[in-house]
Amino acid sequence: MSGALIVSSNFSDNDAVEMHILTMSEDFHVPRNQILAALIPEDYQRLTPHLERVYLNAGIILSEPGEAMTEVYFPDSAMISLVSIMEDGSTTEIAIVGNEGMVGLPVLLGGEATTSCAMVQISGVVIKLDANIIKQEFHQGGELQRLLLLYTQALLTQVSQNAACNRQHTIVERLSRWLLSVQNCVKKDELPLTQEFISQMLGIRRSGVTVAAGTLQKAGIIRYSRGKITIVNQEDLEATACECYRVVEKEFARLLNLDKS
Amino acid sequence: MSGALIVSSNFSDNDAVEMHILTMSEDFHVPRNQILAALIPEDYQRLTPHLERVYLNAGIILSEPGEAMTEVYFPDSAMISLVSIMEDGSTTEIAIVGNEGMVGLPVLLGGEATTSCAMVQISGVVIKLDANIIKQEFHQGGELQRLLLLYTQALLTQVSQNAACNRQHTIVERLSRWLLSVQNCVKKDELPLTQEFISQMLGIRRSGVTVAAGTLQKAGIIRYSRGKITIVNQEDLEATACECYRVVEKEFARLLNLDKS
DNA sequence: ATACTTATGTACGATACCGTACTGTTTTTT
DNA sequence: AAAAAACAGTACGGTATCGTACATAAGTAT
Repeated sequence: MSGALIVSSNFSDNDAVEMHILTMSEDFHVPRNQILAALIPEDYQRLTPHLERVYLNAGIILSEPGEAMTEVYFPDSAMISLVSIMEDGSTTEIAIVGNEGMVGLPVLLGGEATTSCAMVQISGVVIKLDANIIKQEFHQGGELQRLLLLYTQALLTQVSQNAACNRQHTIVERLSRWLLSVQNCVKKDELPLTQEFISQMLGIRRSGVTVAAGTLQKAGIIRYSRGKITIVNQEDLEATACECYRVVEKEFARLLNLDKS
Repeated sequence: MSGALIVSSNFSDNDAVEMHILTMSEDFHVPRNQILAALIPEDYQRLTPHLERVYLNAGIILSEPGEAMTEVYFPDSAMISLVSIMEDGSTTEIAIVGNEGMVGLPVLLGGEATTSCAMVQISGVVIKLDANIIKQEFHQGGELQRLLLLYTQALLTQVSQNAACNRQHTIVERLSRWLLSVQNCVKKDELPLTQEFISQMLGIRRSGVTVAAGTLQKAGIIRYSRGKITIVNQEDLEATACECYRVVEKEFARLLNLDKS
């Protein structure tokens, strides 16, 4: 597990899809992922030998609908989207997973697979762990279990709010909310996102994003060009976003004791 | 726990809101609720002394947003809706809980409360259990835990599909899907539902339901009048419904080994 | 029988968003 | 340098759904 290695991925529609296994750094024992970070040293040490730090490019698919997961992923700096894909190919994001969470709950809940798809939205590092290892640790009922059950509820809250939000709010409201969520996830004001990608997450037309983003730009709230969106005025963006942002934010803070949507 | 008792509820917008605690019947040890029914006798017997069979009228609120749950509910013949309520009062159903499930997962996941609201949609019997009792049983990690974790995943699937469905499908498609789900839940073709109630679940105007239901009635798929909807042709209704019905149905069957949406 | 309440039917202008198509840029590839 | 691909801007008719208002009919109470 030392030295850099390149592994090919199962993603097709994107060129930059390599998966680099990074050299372990000395401070690996302090991951940015908040679930791992919250473990007591003893629990964490038990997992350490099985953790693998991996850099993932945007577009990589971590899990396909109906396929059993053999690994789980704790995002460190990457952002993962859980996406529903309909028979006609239309897509809708059902949740965002950042460093507050984990991709692969079905492994612990017992279903092994989901009907949705997990894909990397923003390139970055994740910490990979074998499904069997975490399953074993989870079923010992310690701190990891407690944290992951809390995260399960947080995820359920996020998905629930999305269900209602998709029914009730306008594109500008939802785009604003989504940008804030992404910003929270990657902790940067400059987000590498094309309008095409965003349209797939919001489940709308690409030109719908152009118009909504144009509105926000004219209002001086964001700035963007060719796959790069910059949040200029976060306060105004929060005012433009629907209440869903705050609701999820608040519930995440309550459940996980941190800030994120 | 013998004899009939009447308890007032915290619901306001409905007259018929009494909560009757039923006399225990001899066959109480064979509940229709599928989680309880799936327990091995030993586990089930341990819970028996704490189970309370209760008849609930439509409209009763079982849990309010932000309030810690002190009991969980296993629907037997009642149908419960989990509902999101926005600041402006608009409502959207997030999930349906029937006799395949349980209301009160946050008790086990650790958050105690949710941002959503649980209300009885169709009157019927539920089996009530004290939060502390089930928490204790759950954390022993036996069969009940396994079943409830699987149910958690099933619920997550349902909510996810709703999120995408709300974004992608028309009212007629969603109404059809919803009616099929309710039918599955109560195992009857005649459903006690007003258009007003339905509109709140689908998050649309009441008159929107009138039009959509009218379309289905003209097509000979359903029949209805004044708070009573009858499914006349289930096959055609499935054809009118969006794919979401089948997707959720199938995943519930896979996870819980039964049929329901 | 009469009044009242509840459930449903219908209409109509307004609006948010769609599907599609075409244009102009910038970046990447050859 | 030229060609291709990716990204974004704009337009326009079409449609699903909305908000609102009013009308009718079926039960319920007086």
